[in-house]
Amino acid sequence: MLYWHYEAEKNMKKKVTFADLARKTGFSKTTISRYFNNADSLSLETQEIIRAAVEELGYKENKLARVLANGRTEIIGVVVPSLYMHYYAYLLSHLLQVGEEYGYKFIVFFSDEDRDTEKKYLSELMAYNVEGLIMISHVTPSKELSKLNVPVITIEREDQFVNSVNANNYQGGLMATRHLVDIGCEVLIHINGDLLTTSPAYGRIRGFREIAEKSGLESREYLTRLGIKYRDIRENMIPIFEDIEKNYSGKKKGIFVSNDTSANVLLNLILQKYNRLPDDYKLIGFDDSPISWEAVMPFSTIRQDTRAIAEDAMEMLVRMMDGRKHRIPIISKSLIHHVIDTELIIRSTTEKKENNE
Amino acid sequence: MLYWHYEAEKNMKKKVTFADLARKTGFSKTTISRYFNNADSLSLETQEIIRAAVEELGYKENKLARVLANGRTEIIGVVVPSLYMHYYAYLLSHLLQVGEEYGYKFIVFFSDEDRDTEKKYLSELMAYNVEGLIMISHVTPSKELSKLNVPVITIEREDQFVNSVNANNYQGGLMATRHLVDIGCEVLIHINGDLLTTSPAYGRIRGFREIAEKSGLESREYLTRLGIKYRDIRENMIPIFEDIEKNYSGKKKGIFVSNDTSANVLLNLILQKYNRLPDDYKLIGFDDSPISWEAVMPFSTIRQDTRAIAEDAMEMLVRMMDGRKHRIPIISKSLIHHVIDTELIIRSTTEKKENNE
DNA sequence: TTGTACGCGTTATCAC
DNA sequence: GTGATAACGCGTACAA
Repeated sequence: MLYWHYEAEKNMKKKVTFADLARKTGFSKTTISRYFNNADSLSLETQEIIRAAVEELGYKENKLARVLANGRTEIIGVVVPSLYMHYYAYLLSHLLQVGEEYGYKFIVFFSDEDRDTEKKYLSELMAYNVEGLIMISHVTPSKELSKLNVPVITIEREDQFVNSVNANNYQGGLMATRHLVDIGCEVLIHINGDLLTTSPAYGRIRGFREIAEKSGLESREYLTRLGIKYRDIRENMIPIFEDIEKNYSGKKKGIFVSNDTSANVLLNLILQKYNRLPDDYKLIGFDDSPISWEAVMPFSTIRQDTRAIAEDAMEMLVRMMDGRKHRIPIISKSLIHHVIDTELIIRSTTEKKENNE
Repeated sequence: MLYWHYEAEKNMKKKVTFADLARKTGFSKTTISRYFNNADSLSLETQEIIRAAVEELGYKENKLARVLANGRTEIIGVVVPSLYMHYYAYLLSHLLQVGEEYGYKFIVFFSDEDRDTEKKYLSELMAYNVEGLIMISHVTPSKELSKLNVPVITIEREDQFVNSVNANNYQGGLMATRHLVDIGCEVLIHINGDLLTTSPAYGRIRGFREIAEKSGLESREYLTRLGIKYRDIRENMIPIFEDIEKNYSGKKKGIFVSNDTSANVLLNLILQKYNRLPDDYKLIGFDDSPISWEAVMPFSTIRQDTRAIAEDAMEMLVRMMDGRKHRIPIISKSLIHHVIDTELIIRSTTEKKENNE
């Protein structure tokens, strides 16, 4: 019941510390510390002596001790809903990439779950003295996050009481819908979940609604929970598809679906029924997830620039964390909500064929 | 240039420590410590007094100080290649989930990169005194990992000198190929990267080869680097597809593709050319990635049980970490390589239509 | 059941 | 340039 193989048992010896280096070189621990934090303040000779000792003894830095002494963990906490939605996977991946460039490490939690579990995660993070927090999960209200006494940034979730970075969902909704109008659709249809108006993604609905009204065209919203798993989404999409088939047959339909995963489900239903995309179906998704271009028929979508979102979030968080280090923390009383532009990506599902400009 | 909003500035006061609790209650710091680690050793009365003080002062535990004193960080380091391949995203997600059940937290690094960068990540992790390491990234040779003086588990990568958990790739290769034989294919084709024989995934090639030889059927291997991005894979897949079209037209082809992302690319090429899957094309992928069932035509594949892999890896790692805590670390000199079964998933791309049993 | 004293490995402060 | 010493917050012998 004991399973640890490793190369050299002799490595098991205790770790080398500043004290060891001090003893070896004849300098004090203070000088050793300076060697690592402010080498220039030492004579070249001294530096060389210590360098040699570090190498010979095989010293490895101990961040924990440093943290206890100076308080800087260089750790950021992240709570993500899950990686089942590609969007989150990309976002996380970019966040870590950018964060590492700033020299931060990340303790990551996944939390699809209830508020209590997430609360536990949050206090764990606080116990490790994380310097900042990035919240993508949406189960904990921003009001509570704001009480956490640590810099917090949220991304694409309710953000009433905290700083945040979000995609310009409204703009995306406008662009998607306007595009459907532009290519000559006669009926505008929007499929989305039953979102709260405080959710940033609700902007997609507002955008759709605004253009739909302005256009004067017939329009329809299907706002009902679709789910996040393929099966569930399919289950819920079938009746919607049937309803569309029944009520809008013959008319040129422009359908804007809330996200690419769901858009792909609908596209599959259409293709499986007709074996091709009929001319009276125009489809656009949201996110620019891989599925939008990996499908047999790559479909139009609104691109979220996750890289830009990650960069913006990190930059903002770093400022907040830096501000905190001053003797008197610099604090902005006004909240900051950054909004990152989206982009219209036109693919084969919304190309106009028989229409002229 | 100062961006930190938070609810209550008064929270900014210094953190409550054991010393504060001791002062407040009149007990010693030791007693406070016992309250958290071994409450039963205190009188109920004492417990209650301390509990009240904890609540009143709003004490929050400080793991870092505890770690410095007792050495247990409860942190595991993970290095993942990227989240661009769904497989890794799922694996990571399961690892964190299982690890949290054991009470561990994870510092996560993504590393597509060179060995030097990864080396830096590894020493960062060591500097934080992580208790264990899970390596999924494959750029650092296992020989080096074994020298790290910390329990290490690798997953689906070269593992000559460390303990590991892998899917039964060989079994998967056998099953996929045998299935193609069973449904009456006349030519067996395998598409894969130019893998090293030390890579666990090479087992897929071995499995294919074995059945191909036994069957006596005509067979062909396309072993060349495909890439991990859709575009690249498509670029590389086109000539292969053309070659297959040219050389094996008219014959019933059973094609086993190394992973679902690539299989989907090939399926798209076929569907885009024929607008349906011709009867003489039988296709099977590997991994059971979402794309395998989210495609218009869900395709057959070999399922990797990432949940089981994650559980097994964590269980093994926990044992190694526990063994290490004994006064004399318990160490197994023999390496352990666990292998997790795979499963054949039959979908529409390998159904036999015109054949009888 | 409770307390004393020291250690964990580094940084900060002040002195020389 | 360099050093002594006191933190940092908690765990743990050992003692009472």
